[in-house]
Amino acid sequence: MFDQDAKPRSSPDAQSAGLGKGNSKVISINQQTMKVACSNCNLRELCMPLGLSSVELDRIDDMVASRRKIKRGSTLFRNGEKFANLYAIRTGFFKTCVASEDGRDQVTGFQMAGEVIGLDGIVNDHHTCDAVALEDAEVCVMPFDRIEDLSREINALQRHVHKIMSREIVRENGVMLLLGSMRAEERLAAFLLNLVQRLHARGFSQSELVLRMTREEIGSYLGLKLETVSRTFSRFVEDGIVEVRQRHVRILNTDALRDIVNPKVSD
Amino acid sequence: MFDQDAKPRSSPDAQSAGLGKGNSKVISINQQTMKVACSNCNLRELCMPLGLSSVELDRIDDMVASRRKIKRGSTLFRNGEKFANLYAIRTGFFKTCVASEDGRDQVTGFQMAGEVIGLDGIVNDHHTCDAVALEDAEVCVMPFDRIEDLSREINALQRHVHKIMSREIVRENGVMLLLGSMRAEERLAAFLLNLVQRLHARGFSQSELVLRMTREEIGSYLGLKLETVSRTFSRFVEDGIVEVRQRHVRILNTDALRDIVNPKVSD
DNA sequence: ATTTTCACTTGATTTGCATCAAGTGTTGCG
DNA sequence: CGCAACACTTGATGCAAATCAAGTGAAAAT
Repeated sequence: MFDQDAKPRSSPDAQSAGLGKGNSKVISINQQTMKVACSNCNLRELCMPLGLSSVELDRIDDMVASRRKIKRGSTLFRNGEKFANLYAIRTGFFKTCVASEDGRDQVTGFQMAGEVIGLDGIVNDHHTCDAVALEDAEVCVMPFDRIEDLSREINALQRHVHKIMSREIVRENGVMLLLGSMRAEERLAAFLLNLVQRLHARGFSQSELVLRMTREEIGSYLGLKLETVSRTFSRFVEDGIVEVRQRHVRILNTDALRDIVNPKVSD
Repeated sequence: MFDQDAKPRSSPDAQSAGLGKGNSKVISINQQTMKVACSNCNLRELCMPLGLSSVELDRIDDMVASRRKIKRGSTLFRNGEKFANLYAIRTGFFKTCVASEDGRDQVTGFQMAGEVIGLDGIVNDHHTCDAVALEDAEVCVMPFDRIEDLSREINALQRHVHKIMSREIVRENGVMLLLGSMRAEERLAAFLLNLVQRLHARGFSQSELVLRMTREEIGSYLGLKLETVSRTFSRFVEDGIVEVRQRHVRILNTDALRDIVNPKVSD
């Protein structure tokens, strides 16, 4: 029963694409002919144009210099590379990871359509992490000086850029809480809830998702070894909280996951 | 031998104040009479004015609406409070911490003179963490809409605000690496090196520091229990890497700390 | 079709840190 | 001064997750 249901409801692989609902038009149009423009992008409710008036929306169309396709497994940018652009993800799924000198590395985040990556590069004019596509992807390339120019003129854009950066800071605060004080079950539950919530905001199911990353990558993000991730999944399955078939996950009991993340004290 | 040397080289408690060197003038002047202005602030090489020309410097003087003193143990802002200002720390030492619903909390950072706090509040117009003074402190209150107004006019300020936010993102990436993949010794070594490096940038010793936080707060930041922090300090002392007397720490072997953080593989 | 590779699962064992517990040193207060 | 509160240290014990190891299943390569 997984086979027909595990897929998101729009197109076969739509979870990785822009939006789950209302994007049939976009998919049917040849992407080459589509204008590189925020104003007719179906991600505008999630991405850079958020909160802009239609007049402003027209003005930021030339913020996107170009589009770029990234093959699964290759990098959008790498630690040490010169910083020049922010990237808005149109389709696909990325991970960002930092490495210590002795070769350990740590996944610092997973990013999906409508999210912006590259913010790490601003401070030193060089990127300090790698962004790797976990599946074939396409991004909008936004030269940062163009963003700065435009956000001086469009207050709503300026505010939005600030919010995007602040959101990333707050997200990382949450990950620090997770890494610093949660046990394996709590971490994985929080991870699943977060993923499914973000997918839901993009029109996908609240209860089903396809993991785009390996157990090892999940483990790296959560500060766990892949075996622990696997075992924790198995325990959730045993307890009837989720169904797992490879990377297809169906959440059977969202409240149970919530209770795991925020254990109720009964005294 | 600790008693006379453990103190920073300028004034008795200067580590908590603005800068270690060259601030005798500031301390001797009655603070009430001092103009609230970045242009004559001795922290301008570290704080908001960084990278501004003298003309620009004059223009941002009214970015600071006021100063505010915070007593040790009280909060500058709290989770849930309306966001309105960023704060530049003039003197003193802060921690920021987030709490989960069930009451666990996690120190997300320690901030010292010249650093800016409050960035977490931008995204939702409410703060999502607490900022607590670890000793009597004074901050410059900078209304965020004033920052936005000014940074539309002064490119260097706009750039600087972006850099401050990006720096925080990169810092948190580093903490995630620490929490996700390092052992207790590595975490504490990295913590000490980071603290002493930031203090050094403010004119203090490269090898001596006074901890402004408890073992428990260090532990929370590093994802360890206070007993583990204490034991790890003891091990460093045994190994002759540091001297510790309560909150006074002298680093005897910086390279050893570096080696602990980045263990050399010998194969 | 067969082999190789990779992702994942599961079991046995080890270990680093947490927890529980008892104590010392320091600071502040009536 | 003596007492209480707090921060810290140190020891004994327990446990969650890491490590080591073997095997399964799916996908890619030959």
